[in-house]
Amino acid sequence: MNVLIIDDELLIRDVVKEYCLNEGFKVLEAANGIEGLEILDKEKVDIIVLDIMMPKMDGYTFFSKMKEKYNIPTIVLSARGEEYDKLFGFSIGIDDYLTKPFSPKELIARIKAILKRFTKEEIDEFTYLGIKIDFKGRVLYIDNEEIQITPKEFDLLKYFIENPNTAISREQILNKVWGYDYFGDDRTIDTHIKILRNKLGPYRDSIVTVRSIGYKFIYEKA
Amino acid sequence: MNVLIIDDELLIRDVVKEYCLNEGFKVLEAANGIEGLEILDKEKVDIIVLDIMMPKMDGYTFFSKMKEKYNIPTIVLSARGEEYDKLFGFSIGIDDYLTKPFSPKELIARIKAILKRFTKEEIDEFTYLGIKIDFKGRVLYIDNEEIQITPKEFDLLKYFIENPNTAISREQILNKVWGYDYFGDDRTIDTHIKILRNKLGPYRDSIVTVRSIGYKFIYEKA
DNA sequence: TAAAAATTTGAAAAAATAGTGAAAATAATT
DNA sequence: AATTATTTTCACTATTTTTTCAAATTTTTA
Repeated sequence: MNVLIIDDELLIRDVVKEYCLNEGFKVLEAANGIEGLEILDKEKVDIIVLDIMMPKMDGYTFFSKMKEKYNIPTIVLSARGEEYDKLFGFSIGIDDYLTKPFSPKELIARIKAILKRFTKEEIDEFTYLGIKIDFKGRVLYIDNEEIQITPKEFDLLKYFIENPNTAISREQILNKVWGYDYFGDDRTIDTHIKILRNKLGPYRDSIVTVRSIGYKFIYEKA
Repeated sequence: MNVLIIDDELLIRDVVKEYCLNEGFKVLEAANGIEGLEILDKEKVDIIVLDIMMPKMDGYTFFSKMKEKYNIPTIVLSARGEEYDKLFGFSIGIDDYLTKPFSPKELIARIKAILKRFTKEEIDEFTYLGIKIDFKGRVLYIDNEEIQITPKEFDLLKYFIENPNTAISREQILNKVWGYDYFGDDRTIDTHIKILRNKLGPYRDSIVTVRSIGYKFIYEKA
């Protein structure tokens, strides 16, 4: 796996490099966007770690140009307070971002996660009892009949299916399905669960409540 | 959770301590690496916050020695401009770093993140005699039969299992399972123990009463 | 062995929590 | 701009869980 790290600070490059090498990744370095593009033309790159604030060519510009020619998963490093709006507007398409100073181990963990996502084909169908889910088409079938399901409900169900037999707290659910920046009421989940259960029909008991914690999706392996 | 903070500046230690205590972490302090190692020999430490520039024994030396004997997650505090090469040559193994001056809130957030990562690798199943516990799903099985268990009972049982063969006082139990802000009656525990014992069925004697102290979970290693 | 101290236990009161329906607020479509 | 769909809030109830308390039992002490 080849990791391209683009940052004008030697210090940052070194620390990322050190950790990447330790994981058995090959490392390529660039001090700015221009150098970065040059490397892309010459070398095979599997993942990019990209700083935003750089001389010569900044991260935004680099990213757009990279997207035109390649489609390489990218993790952005941004300093705290660094033009959040712009970052966010542009963030469509980035795969992850970390604020500086960041934890090296966290970066590695995220690199791994992204590589896994890109190399492993995600299953696009799930079947259990009479529950069938088409992830790609975002359709739910109960006993082979299509059931209308809203986006939130679908995401929620998906999250449960991805974490079977695990008691998941309301907070976790909120964080993962609604996003870390959501500050609404816990009990909203309950209402969604209610609806979801109704839509699951005969299989409503697959979602079990775990008192004082949250809920759990029961999946009994054959 | 025990946090060991190693820094020669009293001021820094105090600030970190203040915030840690506020989070319910226990704090241990050392003014240099030598003191730090001494504490490690005596106390259980879950995470280390380590300054680099210190008299007597600096952070690098401390870190290497610590790694030889223990493997405790470590966050490094470094002043900007502080021998970067050395810092990052050595950085393999540190879990995070912050440059001074740092935000205490950020430090706390990072401590939490790391602790989470480390405790995440905890086992999610416990088996002993006919007692089986699925921590992830929060389920108790006795002789392979699922037994209904309430949240408090589960937390209590979990606490016992995490501290086997240890006489635990009612006060300790109250603090850890009920939380430090609980001001109810001691005797409440007795009632929960009663119920727990009943649910443990044939293995009710695994919870032994330690007169005038509290209770103890017996776990005889094979 | 009797008195004192501590624990066990059962039953009932108190508190916490989740299920639910309906309405309000938001967002998406027409 | 109006309509429709989705999401969120909220209050009320039913249920479960937790706590309290006093009598019964056990253990320790004098």
